[in-house]
Amino acid sequence: MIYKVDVDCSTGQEYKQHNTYRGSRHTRMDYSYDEDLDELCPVCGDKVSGYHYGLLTCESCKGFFKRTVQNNKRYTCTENQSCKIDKTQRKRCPYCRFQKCLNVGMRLEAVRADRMRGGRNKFGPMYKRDRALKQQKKALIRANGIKMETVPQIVSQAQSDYNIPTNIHAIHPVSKTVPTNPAPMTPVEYDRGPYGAPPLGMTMPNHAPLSGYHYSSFQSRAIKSEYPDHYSNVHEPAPAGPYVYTEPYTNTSPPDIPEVILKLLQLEPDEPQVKARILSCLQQEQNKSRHEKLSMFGLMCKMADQTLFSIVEWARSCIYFKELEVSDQIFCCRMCWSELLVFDQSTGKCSTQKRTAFHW
DNA sequence: CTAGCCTTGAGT
DNA sequence: ACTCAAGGCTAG
Ligand SMILES: [Zn+2]
Ligand SMILES: [Zn+2]
Repeated sequence: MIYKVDVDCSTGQEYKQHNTYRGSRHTRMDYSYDEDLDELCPVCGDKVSGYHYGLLTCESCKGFFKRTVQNNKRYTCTENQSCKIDKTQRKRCPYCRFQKCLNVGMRLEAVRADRMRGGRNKFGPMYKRDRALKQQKKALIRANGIKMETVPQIVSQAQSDYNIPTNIHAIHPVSKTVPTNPAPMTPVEYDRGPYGAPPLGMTMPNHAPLSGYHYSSFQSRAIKSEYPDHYSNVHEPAPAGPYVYTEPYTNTSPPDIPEVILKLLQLEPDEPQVKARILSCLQQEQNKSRHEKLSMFGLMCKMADQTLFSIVEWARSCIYFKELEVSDQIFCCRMCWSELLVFDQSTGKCSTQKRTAFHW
């Protein structure tokens, strides 16, 4: 059997490890994604050991999440359900810890009901894209010479303002004018049919899904649930029709998704293609001017232009987000796994926010 | 219960 | 054959 010698940095002690183990940060060997391991667990801040149930987390939170879901554990918080969770305190309140797990985007569906071991699940491609997105982001930041504090801080940077003056990305000089679009749209779309809850979809405004373990039924059209959702119940007075599983990337998508995006979803074109398509669409939207009511897509275009994210990156993101939502003054969409990109129509500012509730 | 270490196994 | 995320095991 093959072992490799590893060294504990703090003690200097040498010890052997099976060559496939990488739960510890000391063992970066045999793990192709070195960058992953530089990140911190979004739940407790400990070192990440890989993707677990949807995102990069530490080994202990992985285990905690697994135990909780597998055994359908219910915890209660003796405080205000807002306990700080960090490496040293994570044991103190499992309720808040689990809550945080959900909040940052850990997926119940990734815990297998049948307990089958090994293999690969449907999340694989998602992890891959997440890595790509992170790389892009990093590259973009580097290219623009933007210093966003330290990278790991992004998540904890609640409300950091990305109210950028201008040309962060030379893609397009656009009207800084904020679309004074009234039309408060009701989030009706989310209650309809099979598309009620898009995978990696838009988050709802703060008043949406409540707290607690509520986990609105999430029969993703992209990823089959691997676990019956014990955590869902409440409402759901049965959607209009019976749920029909539709393949994620088909043309039967809901009408609200811009055509460009649909095409992107189908084709996964290469970078220049994406760029060209998005650019033309952006220009179209921008030529529409103030009179016409801006479409959701138009809004996103304007918004994208005011953020750090390039149009291309934004388009890629849309593929994740799938759907957008406008509610009252606030326009938000889910960025990466735990950030919200918020667009406030009244002030015209974009900012990132940490997600505050589990929204699906 | 926790969390570190270990085994699995579909996808590549 | 290899990868790596999922489940299992078990001291403490
Ligand atoms: Zn953690
Ligand atoms: Zn608590």
